[in-house]
Amino acid sequence: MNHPYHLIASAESWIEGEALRQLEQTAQLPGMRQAVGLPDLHPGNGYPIGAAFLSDLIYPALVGNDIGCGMTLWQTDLLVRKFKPERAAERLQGLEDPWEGALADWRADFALEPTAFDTALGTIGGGNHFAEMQCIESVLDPPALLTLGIDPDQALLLVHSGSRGLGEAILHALIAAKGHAGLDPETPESLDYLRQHEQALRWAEANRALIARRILDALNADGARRLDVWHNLVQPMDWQGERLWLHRKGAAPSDRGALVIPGSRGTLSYLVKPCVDCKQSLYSLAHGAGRKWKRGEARGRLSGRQRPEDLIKTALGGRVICEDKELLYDEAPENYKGIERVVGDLVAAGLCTIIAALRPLLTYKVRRPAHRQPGMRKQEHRRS
DNA sequence: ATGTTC
Repeated sequence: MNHPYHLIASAESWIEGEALRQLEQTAQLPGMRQAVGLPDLHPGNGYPIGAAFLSDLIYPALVGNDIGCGMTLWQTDLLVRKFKPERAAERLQGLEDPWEGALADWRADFALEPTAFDTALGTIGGGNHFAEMQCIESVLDPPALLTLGIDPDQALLLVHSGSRGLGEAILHALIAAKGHAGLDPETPESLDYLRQHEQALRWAEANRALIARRILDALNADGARRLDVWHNLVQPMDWQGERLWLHRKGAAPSDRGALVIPGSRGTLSYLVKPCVDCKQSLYSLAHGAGRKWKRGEARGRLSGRQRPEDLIKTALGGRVICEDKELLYDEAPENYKGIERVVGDLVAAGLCTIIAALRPLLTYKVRRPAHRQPGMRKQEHRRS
């Protein structure tokens, strides 16, 4: 049988063949009704990233290990004209260590049960996760910005992170028991997964909020959350009289208000307003620029031209904190497709409009590799 | 993506 799938991308958007194969393959899984690739579509670990899937069954492996991963945007009280990236960088220390505040209160605010992973609450993690201080570059929709409560004179804080070890443990246990098979939504194992998934969503949201809180505290600043969206999750959806399951795999929701579609740390990001009727994209938007190069490729491609010292400053003048060399290369702007094309494709498809463009001032990745203790330098001379 | 890689 052939299940329908389609791609939302203009002819100018380059989509890797492997990503299209994964989209087509995933669309053929039992119970799949529809599959949509967004313009940031790229290959993932068996399933494509930057896609949404509507199904009769629940596919935990499709949601992936980082259940609840997403983006939050905070308005700070720091005036952009007074913000000094170098001074702020000096103040951002120890963000990889367990938070020393009142964890029980924080859990209560987000209705979280204690988990074995709570020492990681308030930590950014690795991969493409980051926290970034930004300013508003240009405003295309002033009323929408005003409605969101964003003052263009004040710096913004964008955080991308997820459920860290918790989501990973939930998926790992599920796969050990059930493999990659789709689950009948009515079964006990489905209900158990959905209960844990719900916890992971809230944990991830709490994590982003705590990351923002820790950064604001370090900068002696205050702030207020303006939005928080998940881009990895599964949720029930009423679809033409049926109850189906919408999986978002690196796909932002179009039905939860305004959101940020981040570029790379060397480009602008876009604050967008989803259009009302996004049925064609399964109520989803791109979640970022999308990788152009696989993880691990960048060092070989870039190290001849760019030294680590070059990579801590970006083309737009932003400062980068990333003391893990591999990650510094792997997340360099060259790894990503052009964000203007991705957002342009969404606008052209009638899925969103642009509220404002955001410019990176300071991007925080990691202070030092968590797996390498001070004094251990065994990987220092490893090639490629 | 991941208290990461025996």
